[in-house]
Amino acid sequence: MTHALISKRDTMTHDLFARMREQVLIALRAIVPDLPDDIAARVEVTPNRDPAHGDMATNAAMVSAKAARQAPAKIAAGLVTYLGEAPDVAEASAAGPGFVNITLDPSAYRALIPVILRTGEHYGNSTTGAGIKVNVEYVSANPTGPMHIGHCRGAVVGDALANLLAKAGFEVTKEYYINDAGNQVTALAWAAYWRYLQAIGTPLSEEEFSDEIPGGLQYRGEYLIPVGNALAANHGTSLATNELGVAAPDIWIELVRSTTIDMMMTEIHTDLAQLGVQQQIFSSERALVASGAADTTIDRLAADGLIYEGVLEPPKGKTPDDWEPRPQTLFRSTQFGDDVDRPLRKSDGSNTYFANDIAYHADKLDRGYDILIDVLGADHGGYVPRMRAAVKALSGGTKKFEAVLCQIVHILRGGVPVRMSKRAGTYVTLSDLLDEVGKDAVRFTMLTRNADAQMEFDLDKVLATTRENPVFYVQYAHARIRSVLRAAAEILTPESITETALADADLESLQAEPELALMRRLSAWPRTAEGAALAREPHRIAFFLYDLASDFHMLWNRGKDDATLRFLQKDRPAETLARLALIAATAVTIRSGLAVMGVTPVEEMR
RNA sequence: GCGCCCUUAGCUCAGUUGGAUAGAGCAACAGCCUUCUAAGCUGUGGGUCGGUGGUUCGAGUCCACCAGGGCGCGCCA
Repeated sequence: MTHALISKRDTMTHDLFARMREQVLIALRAIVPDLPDDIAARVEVTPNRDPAHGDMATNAAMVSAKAARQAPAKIAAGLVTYLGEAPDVAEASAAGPGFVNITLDPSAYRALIPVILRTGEHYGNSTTGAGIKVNVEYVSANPTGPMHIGHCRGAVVGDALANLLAKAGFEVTKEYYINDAGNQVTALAWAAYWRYLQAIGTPLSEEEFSDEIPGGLQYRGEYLIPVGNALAANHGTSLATNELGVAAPDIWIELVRSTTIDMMMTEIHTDLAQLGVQQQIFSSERALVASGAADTTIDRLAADGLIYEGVLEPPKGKTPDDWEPRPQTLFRSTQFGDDVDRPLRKSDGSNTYFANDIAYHADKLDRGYDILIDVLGADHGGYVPRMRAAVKALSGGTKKFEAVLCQIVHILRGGVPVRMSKRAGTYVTLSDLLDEVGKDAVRFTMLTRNADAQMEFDLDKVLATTRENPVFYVQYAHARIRSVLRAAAEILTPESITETALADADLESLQAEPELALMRRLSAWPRTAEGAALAREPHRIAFFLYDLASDFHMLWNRGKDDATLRFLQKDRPAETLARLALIAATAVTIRSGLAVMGVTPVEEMR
C-alpha cells in the first residue's frame, strides 16, 4: 500500500483547508495565549457556500470568545490582521457574528495542480487513521443460494467504505462471514439431497419427499440441480436406499452439506468477483462452532460475572401464543446499554446464533482490530446494541463496534416495480443484474444514496446517457478530458502532455472564474474524502464527483461560446499546457474518487 | 407497548457533523450546435426544512413532546 508512504507533512500540503487551519491556530494562539486545547479542537476552516464571502471561513473567533473573555469581533479583527500577512492569503475580513473570511491567492490553487498530477490517484489520501486497524465485514450472505439484489447494496457499500477507510490511512481488512452452520444449512442439505435423488431417478414425487423429511422441502430453486448432478456423478446411488429413496441422514448429510456449501460459495465468489468485490478473509461459522469458541467466550464473560441463568419477560405488544417462561443462559448486555439481557443458550442448552456471533467478534478482537464495522441489512438494526454491548464487555471498552445499516433497494424498470418472489423463482439474481447493467453502473448507483435511506434502483435510468444519471455524467467528464488530451497529443507531442510533463507547466494564465471554481473543487477533495471516511458515508464521494463533473462540463462548454476559451489553442502553447494541466488534474481526481467506489473510469464514450 | 431509522421545492435526493441569503437533478418556461463529444451548457420560476416548544452569538442539523412512514422486539439466522 503505497499510500502508507505518504507522510503527514506531505498530506498537509495536499489539503489547503487543513493547512489554513494551522495558520489560523497560530494566529489565534498569538491573540489568546492560554487557549485551551478543547477550544482549539473546535476551530474549523470550511469552504464557503457563497463565493462572495471568499474561499473559506473560520469560526475561530466565535468558539474562543468565551474562553478568551473577549468579544468575537475583537478576536476576529486580530485574526484578520494576522492572516492578512499569511502566505497564500489574498484577503482576510471579518463578517457576520465573528466569522473570518479568507480569500486565497489564486497562486495557492495553481500550486495544487502539480501536486495532484504528481500524487496521482493517491491525491486525497490522509493519515487520519494511521495505526488504527479496522475490520469491515460485509455481504455475509447465507450460502443457501446465489446472491440476489438484496445482498448487492451491502456488498457495494461495504467495499467502498473499506476502500475509503484505507484512503484515510486506516489499516483495513475486508472480511466475509460464512453462515454455514445452523438449521438453514441443514434444510439446504436436504434440498440438495432431493436434487440428488432426482438425478439418480428416484420414484418419489417432490411432495412425497417433502412430507417425509423434517421441516419439509424449503429450497426448491433450480440452482441446486447441478449440486444433485455432481453428487450423483461422484457417488452413484450409494447415498440412497436400494429403492432410490431417502437413506438415513447420518450416512450422507455431512457429505451433502459440505458439497453444497462448497458449490454455493464458489458461485458466490464468482458473483463477488463480477461485482469487483475481493475480500481478504472468509470466516466459517461452522469451523468456529466446531472449535468450541462459543463456550470459551461464554466462559470468558462468566469470569467477569456477566453471565447468569434467568428467565426473560415475554416481549410486549406481541401476542406470545406459545410463550412460556424457561430458564436460559443470559448475558448481562443491559450493563452495556442494551434494553434487555440476551440469551446465549437456548432452553435445551445449545448455543444461540448470538453466542456464536459473539465468539466470532471475540475472534476478530483477538486478531487485533481496534474497530469492528459490520455492514448489515436494516432488518438487523435490533441486533446492533447487543453486539456493541458484547464488544464493549469483551474488550473492557477499549475497542469499538459499529454497524452500517443498509435500507432496502426497490428495483424498478421504467418506473414500474419489478416483482420479486423467491418462491416463484422470479427474484433478480446479482448475476442477472450485472449482466444487464454492468458492474460500474451498479456500484456507482448503489452509492448515490445514504445507506440508511431507502433507494429506488431503476434499471432503465442507470443506463440513461443524460445528466440525470450520475454514473454517465461523471464518466462523460472523464472521457471528455481524455478525448481532449488525445487531441492535444496530435497538436503537441505525446511526451509533452504526460502528467509528469504537465506538472511543470507554467499555470499563470489560469485566472478565469470557471477555472478557479474547478480548482477550488479540486482542493476540497482531501477534506471530502476524509470527512466521508470518518462519517462512514461513502455516498459523499459520488456527490463530490458529480459536482466536480459539473464544474468541468461548465468549463468545457465555454469553448462553445468563445473559441479562444477552448483548452487547445494552436498558437498559444503555454496557455494550452496550463489548461491541459488543469483538466488532467481533474481527471486524476475523478479517478481517485472512482477508485474508492470501485468503478472503472472510461476513456471514451462512443 | 418499547427501541432504532426516516420526513427538506410538484417528483427523486444533497446539505461539508451547529454557521451567513437552505442547494442539485427531473418536470415547466426561455436561450446556446460550421466547433476539443450538444450524451453537453446558460438563465427563470418554484420552500412554514412534518408540527410545537427548548438549548445559544447562531438550529434543516442538538434536546423534549406530538403527527405520519419503515424496520425490529426469548428458545430464527
